[in-house]
Amino acid sequence: MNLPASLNLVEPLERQTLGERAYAKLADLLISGRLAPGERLSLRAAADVLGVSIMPVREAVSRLVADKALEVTPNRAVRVPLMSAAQFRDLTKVRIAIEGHAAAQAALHRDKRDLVSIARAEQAMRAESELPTPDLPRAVELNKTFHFAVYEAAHSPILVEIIRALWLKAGPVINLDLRANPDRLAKGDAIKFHADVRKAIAAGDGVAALEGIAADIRGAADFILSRGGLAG
Amino acid sequence: MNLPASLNLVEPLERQTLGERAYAKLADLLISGRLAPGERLSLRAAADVLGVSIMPVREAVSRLVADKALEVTPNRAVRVPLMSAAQFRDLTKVRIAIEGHAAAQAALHRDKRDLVSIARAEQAMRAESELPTPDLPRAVELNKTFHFAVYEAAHSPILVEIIRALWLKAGPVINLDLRANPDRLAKGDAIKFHADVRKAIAAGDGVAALEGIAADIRGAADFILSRGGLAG
DNA sequence: TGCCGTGATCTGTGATCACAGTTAGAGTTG
DNA sequence: CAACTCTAACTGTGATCACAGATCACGGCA
Repeated sequence: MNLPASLNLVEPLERQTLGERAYAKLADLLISGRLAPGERLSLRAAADVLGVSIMPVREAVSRLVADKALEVTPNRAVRVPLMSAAQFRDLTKVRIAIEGHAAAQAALHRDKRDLVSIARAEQAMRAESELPTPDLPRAVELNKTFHFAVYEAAHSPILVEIIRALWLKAGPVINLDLRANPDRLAKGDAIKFHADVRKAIAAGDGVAALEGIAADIRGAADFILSRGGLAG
Repeated sequence: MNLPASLNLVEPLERQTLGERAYAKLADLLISGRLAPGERLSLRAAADVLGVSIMPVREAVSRLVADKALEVTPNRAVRVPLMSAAQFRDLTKVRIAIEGHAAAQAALHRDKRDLVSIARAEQAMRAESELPTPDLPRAVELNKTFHFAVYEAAHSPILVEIIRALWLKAGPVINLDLRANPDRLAKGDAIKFHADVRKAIAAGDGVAALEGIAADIRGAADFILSRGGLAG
């Protein structure tokens, strides 16, 4: 095998199946809260929108059902699960435990590049939220970017994957709400907690990083619960 | 709606799709370590064995791929992922953090019924392991029963689900090894740790429960790592 | 006017077919 | 006898069809 040296640099192009792309699309809709709890999803309709047959959609949906990010009711209908207040509290507790742990690990294991991407993500979100009329969908996206910059800094792929699955469940509840209520963003709590987290991680203070993330998650959750819009 | 009173007792019969049954079968094979890392799995062959078409198998496999309990290589082959020592260490760290947390929560929130099922599971596994020639597959199953009796006592469905996904990944490595090496079971470490965990949970001592689970997980992991059979 | 049966239309599930890409092994060549 | 080539069988992916069950709106009966 004699190849031109330049070919050594090419990385094998990742083949993405239609199923994976459909999964990515649907997962994004869920995390960003554009699919509301209780909303139904038709395989055929989704396939039409995506311009493919229902097969790739079936695969994507069956993955999301496995993650409990979607559910198929006994009546054969796929929908975003309705979450009771009790379930939401459970989810919030688990998120605080796991995402807090990840933040603490990040404070212990972060390297320079992590600090850069965390700082950049924090700055981007603060800039957006301080605009006179922030773009809410964009703010949701930037919030996600910041959090995952933190979690990536823990250097534990498995942990990140678990947290991604948690966000898939929490997204419809949390981000749907945020889209509808700019107030929470304007209040600026998240911005403050994010700054605390960034400083703690930079300082290598695991406990403070954990507490910052916990406060951020708990703040959003309390806000949702206080509005009382969840199922019985 | 006037119905005979006796009809009030009937519970809606759960419909289980073939896909779900296929998933359960394959997941069991993985958790119990009957599918070894690197082993390939053909959709059509599996479908033949299960006596169905490949469609239900496809759904089951795509779920397991989403969980990273299986992977499909760039060459279009489904197999149990090979785990490097580094990945296994990461998995072990995450398991200790999350399963330890669950055990601690169990110590704080357990009720009487939890204590009964934990005690029963512990007793069953000790009995099996103290036999002159323990049935290893059965011991693997009883070990799983004990651990999940503990985790269920945390009363957090989401946490249990996350741990189940972790076991799906760890099963092939840990339990394949245990099947091949009775030594570890004979050594009796697990039995001792299980007793510690049970006592800690009964006493409501979260820290001790966490440490017991951590010791159990770490003990098995160290054993595996010392044998050096993992991929580079 | 209120209720119930009924059928058209939709749902997800499962099977089957088609296809491009891979693998393995037999056959051939040096 | 080793290495190469080519082909036949097999891989997962995607599309299409078939089907049982659920939904909902329309129409007829009380």
